[in-house]
Amino acid sequence: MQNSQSSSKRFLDIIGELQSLISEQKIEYGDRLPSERHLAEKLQVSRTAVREALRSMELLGLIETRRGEGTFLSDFKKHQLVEVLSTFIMQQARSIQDVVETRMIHERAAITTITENEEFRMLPVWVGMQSKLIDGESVFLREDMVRETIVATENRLSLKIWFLLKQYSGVSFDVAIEAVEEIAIVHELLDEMMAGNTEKALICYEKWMNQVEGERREME
Amino acid sequence: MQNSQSSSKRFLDIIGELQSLISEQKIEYGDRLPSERHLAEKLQVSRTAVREALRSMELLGLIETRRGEGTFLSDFKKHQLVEVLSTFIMQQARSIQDVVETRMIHERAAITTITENEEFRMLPVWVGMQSKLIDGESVFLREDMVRETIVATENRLSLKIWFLLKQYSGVSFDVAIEAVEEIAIVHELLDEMMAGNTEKALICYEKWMNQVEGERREME
DNA sequence: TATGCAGGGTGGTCAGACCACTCTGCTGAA
DNA sequence: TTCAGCAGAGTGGTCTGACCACCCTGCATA
Repeated sequence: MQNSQSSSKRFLDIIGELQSLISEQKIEYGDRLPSERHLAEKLQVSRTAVREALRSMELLGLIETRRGEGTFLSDFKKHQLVEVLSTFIMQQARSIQDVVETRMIHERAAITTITENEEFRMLPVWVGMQSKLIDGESVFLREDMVRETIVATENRLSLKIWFLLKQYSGVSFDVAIEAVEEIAIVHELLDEMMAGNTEKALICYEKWMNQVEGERREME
Repeated sequence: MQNSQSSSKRFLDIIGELQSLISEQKIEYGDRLPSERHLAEKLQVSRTAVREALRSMELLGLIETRRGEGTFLSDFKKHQLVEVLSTFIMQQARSIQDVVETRMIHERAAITTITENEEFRMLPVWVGMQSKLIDGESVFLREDMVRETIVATENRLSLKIWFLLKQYSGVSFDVAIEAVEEIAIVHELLDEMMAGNTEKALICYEKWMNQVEGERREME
């Protein structure tokens, strides 16, 4: 229990013990963990040390704490990891250009994935979007279009990253697709996607983004 | 300063304030942060609270602490994070799959960018890698190949994200390219890249990754 | 001049206290 | 009997002050 081997950090040990505890007692997502005081006693350390370990895990989104109630094992899907890291990464990102380019990497990848997979191509979403685009009744945002594309690929991590990049890229995505030309481009993009023409779909996408980018420059 | 708005967690606020401090005072990687006691006084919170925030950041590998010396801002290369998270993530097959797929998104994008841009294609790195590959004298790791590709695109953000994903994807990338078949594939990949054949280059890449993945499965 | 020691600063850990909050079960009034 | 309301126990959130182990530096001594 002592730090005989020096190097190992106490709070890391505690995290390890918590992991064992969780698997031993078969604690599942949503279940409650023993209270901080009980854990401290059980692991023979102070409550302070337990808390440091728990806070670390909380930052990662591995657990969730509710005052007055307790500590709960939470679903990994809600991990804050990506958010936290993004702040630091963004600080280092030289230019906004990198952010935009990286965002587009994820968008192109999503389009490609869908176009090259018949199951994804046949999803009813695409047709639904096209009619929404045309009828002009409901509002249809740019980011709706892109988001749905990434959602369809079922890659949650990519979606998460995209969402963050979107916020940093300074492009106005929460804008309705209204202009006739823009509707035409997006409509065609959907057509090509459903037809499975990866190259053409990507060309449409590029055309669309160029237009959006041009718009942004005018704003300045 | 009080938790007037309730919801926000104290230690998250502190992490935020630390981030501000770091950017304001232009603390760079390797530099020392103010001591825990000073931070506590500066932020008007207890040392306990500061420590909880610092331990969280340490788990993420954002900082490094050395007893008797201080706390240092570090590059996220050494994160215990990976081990901790992997234990939790690995149980969710979907998650690890997302990580791998997202990593490959960045890799494919880099290959495409280079192949489609003459300036990048003509870089001397590629030929240099090929000879390194053949002469067999110097060690040439898998991750060297991929990393150089992304480095060449000059997108630092993508590189940073890739770096993180690499470590979570559970693929052995720090392995030398030695097998005859593997050398052949990578060599061909470089050929196609330099020739500007995007499609063929991507096919080579896919072949390579399939092989690597197959290897990983055998290990289990 | 060179050695060695003491002191101050740092992170690491702990015990104990209080606060704010949630839940539960008991009590007393309708 | 029923139900509203309150008290208490349990939980996380925060703080204080203390001590330890360790590192560095500068001063005093050999």
